[in-house]
Amino acid sequence: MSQIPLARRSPIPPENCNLARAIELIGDRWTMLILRAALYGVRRFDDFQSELKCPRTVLSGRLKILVDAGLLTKRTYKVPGKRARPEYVLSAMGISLRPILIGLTQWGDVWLGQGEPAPISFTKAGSKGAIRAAFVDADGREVRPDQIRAVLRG
Amino acid sequence: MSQIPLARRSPIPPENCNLARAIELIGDRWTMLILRAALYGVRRFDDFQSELKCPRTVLSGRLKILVDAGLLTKRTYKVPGKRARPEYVLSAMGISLRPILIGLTQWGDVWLGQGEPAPISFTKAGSKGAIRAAFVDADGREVRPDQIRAVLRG
DNA sequence: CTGAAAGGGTTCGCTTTCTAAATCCAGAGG
DNA sequence: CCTCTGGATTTAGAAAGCGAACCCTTTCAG
Repeated sequence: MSQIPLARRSPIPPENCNLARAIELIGDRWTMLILRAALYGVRRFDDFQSELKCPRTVLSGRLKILVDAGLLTKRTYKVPGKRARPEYVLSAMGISLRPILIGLTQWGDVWLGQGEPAPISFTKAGSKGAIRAAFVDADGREVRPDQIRAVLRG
Repeated sequence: MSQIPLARRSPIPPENCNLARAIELIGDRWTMLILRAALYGVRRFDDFQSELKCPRTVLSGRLKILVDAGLLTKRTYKVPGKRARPEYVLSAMGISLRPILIGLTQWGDVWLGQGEPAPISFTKAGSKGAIRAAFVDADGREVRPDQIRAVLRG
């Protein structure tokens, strides 16, 4: 359980850090719950609302932020015989968050699962064994956590 | 860019979902920024405060939550000639979030980097090429995002 | 031709949380 | 005993969250 060495400050000032920027953008309870639902296929305002049980004001505000940031695309759908309505679908930018949220799911399974088996697991298409979040080198081979080194630019 | 099929609700009710639980716990701007700093080695109250520039009330509240949840361990350190003081170090539970935050860093590098090269990158100890967050099967071989399948229990 | 329904919001007050600044507190050094 | 320092709590005003009610448009039912 290698310990992280003491530092008085982070090596990158937060205002210049892409992790900090990502946190400013999506590091919010409702925003993350919206993305969770969206990755499960939810697209419509009322579906988000009944899934999240959040105030409609908050929902419409967060959807606007996510559309402006490019994570969601607002487009129109039409069920025949019904009027056209907007729906919010994940863009490539949004979909690329999927591995992170799956990783967080598995972290939750381990630490917050209250002893129960995970209600959802992930496999490779066509095979059976579970997959997990990890690091790989350029050749797609796993790198163990203790072998990871951070390199600052410059 | 395979699209996620439409769903009216998520397959797992949020109150029973470990991802939703993880989001409730750490899905908060300041909480995530604290974890970011902690993963860079910050441990002390005033260091967190000058790193984050957040109100001290918020900081002490969030630290309490993280200690209670088991992500941080509060212990005492003592510099000779100074009085003993508490420091907040990551537990195994906290350290195991590292792959997720590194993954989020790399997501931010791609989508929020404003065209500049990433200020921090990650390599395997002893080699040069960059590593990246990904999924692997039981044998440590990479599984591409489009090959990931979710399996519900029961 | 009305009337109601459904989806997607906005408006309105109230409560909670955030924030900044000031204050407190304990122990070490002078 | 006085001050300094790190780790907080208190306080009061600003911002955000919240639930309920309302609005708007189209479509279907009578």
